[in-house]
Amino acid sequence: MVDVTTGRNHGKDLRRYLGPGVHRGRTTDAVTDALREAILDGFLTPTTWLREDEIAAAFEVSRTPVREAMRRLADEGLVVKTAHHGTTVAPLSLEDVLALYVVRENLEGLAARLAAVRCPAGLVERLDEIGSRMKAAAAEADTARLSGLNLEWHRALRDATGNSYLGRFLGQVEHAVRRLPSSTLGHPGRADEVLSEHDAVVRAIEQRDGAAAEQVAKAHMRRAREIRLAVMLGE
Amino acid sequence: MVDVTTGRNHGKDLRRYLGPGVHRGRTTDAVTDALREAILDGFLTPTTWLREDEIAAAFEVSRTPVREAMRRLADEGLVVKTAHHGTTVAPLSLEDVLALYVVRENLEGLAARLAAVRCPAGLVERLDEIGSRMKAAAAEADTARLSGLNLEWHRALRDATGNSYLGRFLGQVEHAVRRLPSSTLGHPGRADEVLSEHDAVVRAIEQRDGAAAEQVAKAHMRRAREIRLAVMLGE
DNA sequence: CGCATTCAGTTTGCATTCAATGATGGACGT
DNA sequence: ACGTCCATCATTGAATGCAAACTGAATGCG
Repeated sequence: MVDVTTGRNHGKDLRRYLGPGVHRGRTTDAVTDALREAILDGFLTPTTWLREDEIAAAFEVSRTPVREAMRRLADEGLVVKTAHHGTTVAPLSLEDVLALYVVRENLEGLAARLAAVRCPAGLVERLDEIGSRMKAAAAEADTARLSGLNLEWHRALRDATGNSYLGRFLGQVEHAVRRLPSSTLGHPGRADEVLSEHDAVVRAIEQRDGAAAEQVAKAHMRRAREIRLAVMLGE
Repeated sequence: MVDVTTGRNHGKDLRRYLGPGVHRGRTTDAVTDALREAILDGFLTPTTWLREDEIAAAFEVSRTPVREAMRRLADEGLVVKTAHHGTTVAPLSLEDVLALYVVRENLEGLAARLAAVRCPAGLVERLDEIGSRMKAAAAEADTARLSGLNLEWHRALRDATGNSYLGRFLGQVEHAVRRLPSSTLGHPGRADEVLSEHDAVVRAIEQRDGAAAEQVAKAHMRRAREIRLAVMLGE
């Protein structure tokens, strides 16, 4: 996908990250999302130089929206800009991963607590519904689908908090986590664990027990971090 | 400062937010910081329309850096863009303030805990030093200086966590809090309270007691929220 | 008289052009 | 042979130009 020798990315392949149609008045947003997806997918790696005119050519747009997109991604911490030379995907060190999970544990715990306290109508049903679809995906060992549903579950939870700041921060955390290579859900036995941990969170929410929801959600994240480290350190 | 009748801002006054010199290769950053300061200062209010060419004229730059700056501020949540019509400063509702303090309580608590656990050399001394300067400012009832030192204290604390994600999120929280009208430090008796609450946090850090540091930091934020609400609701 | 419609004006969105700067590779001196 | 200096180039930074889209008001119709 990426020619490491020259550090150049292949335009044709990159193009598919951008939707096929036109992007009336939303070119910059479309380019931002496309680049972000390419990075989160691992298509663009920290070894790749992202040259503005190359990407503009690949997406068949001008440099302006590409420029703005890269600045936004730089603000998000996904890429690093070097003046007058180029932009690369930001590397993610082991320290960064640890720091990320520490923050994530706290924020997800807070989200679970707030969701339990508010417990908006339909929330428990929605989480359970996603959970049953995850169970089906787990039964088929469809890790990709499972991973997508897992994202959906966590998004549903944070949307239920009704706290826009928390939602924004957890969104940024999600972006960072998705950059990590290969989901932890492929780890043997992890899928079932996740299902039961999610269920514990939902049951606590159902009983409006904020403190319990926070505790089990935090435990869920601590366990996720353990698996993540095991995967990253070669198990 | 702002002509509410026309919704237009006075260029000359806005200009001073941008440093006087040249901004070689950093025009966009300079404009972003200038606009952010103008918003945090309350110079640009939610009733003001931010027109790209007006601001560009006021800063004597082209529309391009202004455009990029506004997009960044929109990502930060400070302004709201309406396609093909304009940009306004985002309003901050009472709900937003409550949501903000909920998240802030958690993040500041986490920061205090991490700082206590790591307790890098010189941290306690630095916090105490800022604290004594705050005491001096409080004695002179210099609320503006006190407020600046308060920011410095909280920044020192979060830098000491060594957690880049936490630092980024607390930075965004700080921006949001600074948008609130008039510091709570002007509230009668609040300055002394803040001093003793800060001191309690530092003493817990000094003893490397993470749990205690977290608790007192969270209590500090809960109290800050109370005062904030009292001020906002007309006391 | 009220409502839909259209048309001009304003403002942003993207493309293109121009300028500045850091990097790269070669020549030269030692 | 190696290090330094300088010219050239590649790349980003900022300015300008042009087209699309949203607003608001004026106008025609029911």
